[in-house]
Amino acid sequence: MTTNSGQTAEAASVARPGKRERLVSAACELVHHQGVARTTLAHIAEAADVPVGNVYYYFKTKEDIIGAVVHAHGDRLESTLAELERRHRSPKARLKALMGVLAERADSTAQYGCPYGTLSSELAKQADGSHPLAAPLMQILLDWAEQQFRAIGRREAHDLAIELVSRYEGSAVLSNTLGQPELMARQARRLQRWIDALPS
Amino acid sequence: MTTNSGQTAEAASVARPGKRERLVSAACELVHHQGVARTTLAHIAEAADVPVGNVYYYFKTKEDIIGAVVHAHGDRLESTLAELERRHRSPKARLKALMGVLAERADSTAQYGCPYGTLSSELAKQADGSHPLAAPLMQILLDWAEQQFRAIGRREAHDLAIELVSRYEGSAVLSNTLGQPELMARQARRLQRWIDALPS
DNA sequence: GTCTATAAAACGATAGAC
DNA sequence: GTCTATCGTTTTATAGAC
Repeated sequence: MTTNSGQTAEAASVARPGKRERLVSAACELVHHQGVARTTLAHIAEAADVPVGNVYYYFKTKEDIIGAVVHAHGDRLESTLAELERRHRSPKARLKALMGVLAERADSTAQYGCPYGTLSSELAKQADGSHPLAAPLMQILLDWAEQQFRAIGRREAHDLAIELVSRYEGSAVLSNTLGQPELMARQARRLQRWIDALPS
Repeated sequence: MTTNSGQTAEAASVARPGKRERLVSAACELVHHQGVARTTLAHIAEAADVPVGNVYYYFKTKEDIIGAVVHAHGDRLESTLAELERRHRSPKARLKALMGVLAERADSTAQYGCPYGTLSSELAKQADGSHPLAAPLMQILLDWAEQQFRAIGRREAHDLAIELVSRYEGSAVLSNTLGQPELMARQARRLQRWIDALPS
């Protein structure tokens, strides 16, 4: 959004995404797999097939790229949640479907952790005074869950949303630490039963 | 344990802990606050009041110091759990007391995250093929909780232990990400009520 | 707009005097 | 055992040619 050429009409011969998009996409994956600290600009540039020095034409600093990564995650998460709303009418079905989506990523989560959680945790340790750059990411998930619980008719929708997201994030930490994908999948199923058993 | 002089009889004038202990202690705090990647050997040495180059007399590599940090956390956690067992007879009281201990650290957790969880998450991203160096740390907590749930007479003690630790770790991630100590404290109280309500 | 070459700083680790 | 000085590498970032 800050600096980009006219990407409206595809100019290149191959229909490959623009360099900026390729950089952000590569950064998303590398940051998820290696963490922010271990991901160098050289890695990102190589993965995106862009010359190293050229990265600074699109992003002024490494922090800017990480910001773009957070933003991209936010967009993807919002579109995922929007699709869940289209696909399922009842709030319970939507929440259970969300658990299903997260369970599908059990293998990736066991290997690299939750993309939002690990990113948030790492960014929270950066430059003490800094703002929690990744907080909005977690807030999207919390707000959506709270909205569903409220639609069920629960007064403590806020607490329930925190409990749901907590249990998911905690399962991701454990699953990742112990290297056990089944742990995440199993907890997701327990959460689905928990949602089912909620008095509506 | 690897390399140390005769620390049995205090030789120094002031009764200050040995250099190795000071280094590990400083590393524990700095790693918790800044993460492994951002904590440099220079930081650790300065905080421990030990000359930079001298660190390598006590630890062959930075990875070795992190290993010592994990080990120190493990020792401290085990002694905390042992004290909980001495102080409380019933398993439910022990589990609730553990939640109390964790709730007391809400401020620190909101600022820096759970010491075990954030360390585990960061180490899980290091050198893909490497073993989960911090897994034993989480396992200590899981095993102890499972033991308590089994003493209550619950068959699904394993699942309950995972749920308990998951909810704690998840609350820590959220509390840290959003910068809200009350979130952690509130979830700890919810967990205490959950333990109370368990059929025994 | 795109890319190469390189500056500048930070960090882990070592050599060797005391 | 203790400490200083420093090497070699990595990494962010910039200058400037095309």
